[in-house]
Amino acid sequence: MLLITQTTSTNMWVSPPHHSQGEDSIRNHNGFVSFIKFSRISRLSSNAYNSYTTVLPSGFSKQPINQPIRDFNTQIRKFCEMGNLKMVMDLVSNAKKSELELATYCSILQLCADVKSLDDGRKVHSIIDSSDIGIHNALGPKLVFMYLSCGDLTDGRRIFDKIANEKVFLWNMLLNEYAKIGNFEESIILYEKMQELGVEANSYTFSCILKCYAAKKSVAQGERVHGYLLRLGFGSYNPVVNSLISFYFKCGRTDSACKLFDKMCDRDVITWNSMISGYTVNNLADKGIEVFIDMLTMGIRVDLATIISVLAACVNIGVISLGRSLHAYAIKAGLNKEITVNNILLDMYSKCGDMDSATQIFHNLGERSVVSCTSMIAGYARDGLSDKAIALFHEMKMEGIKPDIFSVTSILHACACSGSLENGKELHNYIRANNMDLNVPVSNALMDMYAKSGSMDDALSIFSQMPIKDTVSWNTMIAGYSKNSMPNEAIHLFVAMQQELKPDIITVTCVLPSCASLAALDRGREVHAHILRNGLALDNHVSNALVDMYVKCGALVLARSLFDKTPVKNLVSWIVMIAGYGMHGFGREAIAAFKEMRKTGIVPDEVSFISILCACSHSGLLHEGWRFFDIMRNDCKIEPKLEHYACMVDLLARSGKLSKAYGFIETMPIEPNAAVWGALLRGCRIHHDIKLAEKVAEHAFELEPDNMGYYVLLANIYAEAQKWEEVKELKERIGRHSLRKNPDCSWIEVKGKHHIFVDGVNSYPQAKKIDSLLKKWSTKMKEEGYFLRLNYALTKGEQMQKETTFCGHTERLAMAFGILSLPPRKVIRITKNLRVCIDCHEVAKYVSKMVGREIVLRDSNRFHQFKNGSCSCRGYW
DNA sequence: ATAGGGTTAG
Repeated sequence: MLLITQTTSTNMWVSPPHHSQGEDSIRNHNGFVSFIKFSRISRLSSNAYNSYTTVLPSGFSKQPINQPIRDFNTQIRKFCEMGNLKMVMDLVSNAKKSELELATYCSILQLCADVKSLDDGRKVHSIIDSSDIGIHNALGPKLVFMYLSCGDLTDGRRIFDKIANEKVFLWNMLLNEYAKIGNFEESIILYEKMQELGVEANSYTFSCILKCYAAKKSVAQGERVHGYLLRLGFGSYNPVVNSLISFYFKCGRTDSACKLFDKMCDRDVITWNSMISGYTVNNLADKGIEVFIDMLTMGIRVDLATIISVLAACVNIGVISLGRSLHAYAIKAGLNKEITVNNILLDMYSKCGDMDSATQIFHNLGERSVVSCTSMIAGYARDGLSDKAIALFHEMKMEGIKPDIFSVTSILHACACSGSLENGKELHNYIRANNMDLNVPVSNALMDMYAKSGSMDDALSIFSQMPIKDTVSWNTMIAGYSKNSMPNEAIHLFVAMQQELKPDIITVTCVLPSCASLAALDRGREVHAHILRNGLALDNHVSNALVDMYVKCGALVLARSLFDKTPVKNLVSWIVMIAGYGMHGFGREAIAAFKEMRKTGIVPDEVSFISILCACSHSGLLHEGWRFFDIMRNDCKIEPKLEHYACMVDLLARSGKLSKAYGFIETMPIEPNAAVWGALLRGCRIHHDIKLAEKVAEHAFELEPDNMGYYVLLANIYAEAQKWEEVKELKERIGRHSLRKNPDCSWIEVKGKHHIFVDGVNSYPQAKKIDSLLKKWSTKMKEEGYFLRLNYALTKGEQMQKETTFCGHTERLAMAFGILSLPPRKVIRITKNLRVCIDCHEVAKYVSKMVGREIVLRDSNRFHQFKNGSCSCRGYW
């Protein structure tokens, strides 16, 4: 009775724990307790009764005006109690709208919610809408409840916003639904709105809002909730304190979590379990296992979640032995029939690489759940067995197991790995049809699938339609653009992201290759600054990507000093540095680095040999190249690939050993590709061997008939030998193919902005100034006796110029633009999409001397550093 | 009627 009197006090509903129990007790006084406890149908009846009694004026129900209508409503409610929705719907659809009472609608909606029948719920809603009963009564909240229970958050919210709401229950439910789909922001906004409106939060609210703040890593806000709930007296109510513990763990505040745990006097099994899983997510799984041992020694009841948490700890440490003993423990404890235990055991084995044990558990399962199937699918996907994953997905659907967001993301991952766009698109339809596309991880997985299948347009359309994006969403798009050679888009998105979210380790490692590919040094420096500000530099992937970026932006010294600071150098770190030296023409340094790497005990792989052989070829180190080729084959037992052969052919051909190179190609155990022949063809150009060039070129043409580069090369070889008739014939031959060549373009970064010069586009910034500067150079160069092949070609015929060299000379425009725009003494850094043209190379040499500036040009093959009239490539390009 | 720990995903 004390409880009843308390109901008059407004404070009563916020002071736990007695309160939640109090609510039940009050209902118990209504005499429903035994029904509530024992049957779902009784629960339905109690709900119907509650609505019925609350809405009708007292006395009204006992004096029906119209007996048939009364009986009709009673009949429908009877079927509701029995859970016979089909019968209910039949009666409803045959009824006149005016015959249905409020309480009847409430019962039907409750039943729809209970059996999660959205279709019927919608039908009832439309009947309500077309009647004049209105929703500004008990029906409004009931409708919201129905929609939310049936998983239709959109419609639930729409009605929620229409009706006045001071009932905390509905707010909590809405908060939870948003949290479930990962829209924590909306939950937080709703929570703030609750406070504005004076809707007082209860323990349910706090549990949910703490989960949201944990997900957003909003430590300060969570701490504020902590203070608030203490003031309201929830400080020793287990559901709330347990929520606080997991909040602190999820935010990485292990200390705060432990402090709460230590102070608790009435820990329950959930508290203990929270400690074990909390330690695990903070990569302190060993401490979690200690907690488990404490539990055992203190004789605390262990439950299913405990075993599962400890197994998760095992997965985290990767100690399969401990997992196996827990497996044995679970069998002894009779828990091996529990599907959840089997699921995590299955997952543990699959994550620890023991797919056989995983499969064995899977096949011995009495009953498969969506989780078991998903674990297997994920395991198959991890092993690259996409077909098996997809087959299992269809199999589970056939078995009647409804895929959830986890299975859908897993299977999308499998599609992404195998690039099976068709399966992926089919899944996309399934996801739309099942309203899963509001879920953030699902959308992320979809974007990833499209990105990995090369369809960035589809990925973008999902991305731009996502109301909520998390870090993974942005990272997926940025990575997609980077990997699909759309560096501008990647960088653009990286910039946009910073308005919304903080880039993490993944973001920076994804965007750095884009900076590298554009040679966007200023942008790369900004990313570097972000890395330093946020302490991301210690990560190995990050530091390797940074070194690579600086290398490819031409800042080799900076790259080396960063490389030296990398605390743990792995194989990739070394490869980046060796390749870096190589493309800058520092063959000796590359070799030194290679030796250094071997001294540290790192075993080179085939990629490291590509980088060292390329380094040798860029520096013309023939003997050294051969030595590495032998080491690779004989010492490291690595079978050479096409890339290795191409390097060797390049080395031989450049040094004039053309016939040896030809013989080398003929004895290759694998079929040579166009690149291998192309290397020899370039050698033929250097050494003016037209006869061999013609023979070699035919191989290249045959293997890559659409590649313009090889025709251009041969045309230039003819032009340089003044064989104009052959040039003409070749031109005719080219004309028969419908070849499209990448337009020649060069770009330069000035104050963080890219200025691009494209062949054939005659409008560019400062055009007049650039043209007159180029003219000035040309005159002066002639005076000083520079010999330009371009001019030579021109004397034979005005029209020959472009057709023979096939160069738009855009690098020359960029060079002039740089000198006009950059402050004195600043290095002119130009990037070009094709190989540099011979004449522009000459111009650059000359300009570097004349204006006393250093010019760094990165072409599609390597770096050229022009200084005081000479180039670092020494002709090796 | 909604919540706190545990399995599956990006």
